[in-house]
Amino acid sequence: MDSNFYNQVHELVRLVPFGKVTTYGAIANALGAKGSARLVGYAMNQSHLVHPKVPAHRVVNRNGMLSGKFHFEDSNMMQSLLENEGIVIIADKIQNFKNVFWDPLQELTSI
DNA sequence: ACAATGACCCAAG
DNA sequence: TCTTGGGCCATTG
Repeated sequence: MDSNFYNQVHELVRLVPFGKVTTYGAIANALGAKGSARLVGYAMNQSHLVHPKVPAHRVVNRNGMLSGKFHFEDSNMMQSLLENEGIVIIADKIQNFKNVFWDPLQELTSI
């Protein structure tokens, strides 16, 4: 969309490397919209409408829980995609979350 | 311009 | 550890 905020969220999510995940709050923080984690989630709702497509399955909440899996075409697709990247998920929660967590701030400071 | 929405986060019980 | 309630703020109708 024209909205800068959504666009920034989408671009940032696209930067998430294979086999890694990030959180809504981390994205919001990286964009300077610190308390607006909800807006990140809201932006993800539009993620399937933008191009190129956004790897929304690599974005979870701060607990590592697949909170957005019901927004996919199939409820089990999000978990399948993550498992395909080597991420272990049990009871909709990412195991060893710290190990697979990717902080978007690292990418921003890298620029 | 106002009210409602939400793929979140934090604190308290 | 799990559940509840309030706050947050851009987007949408």
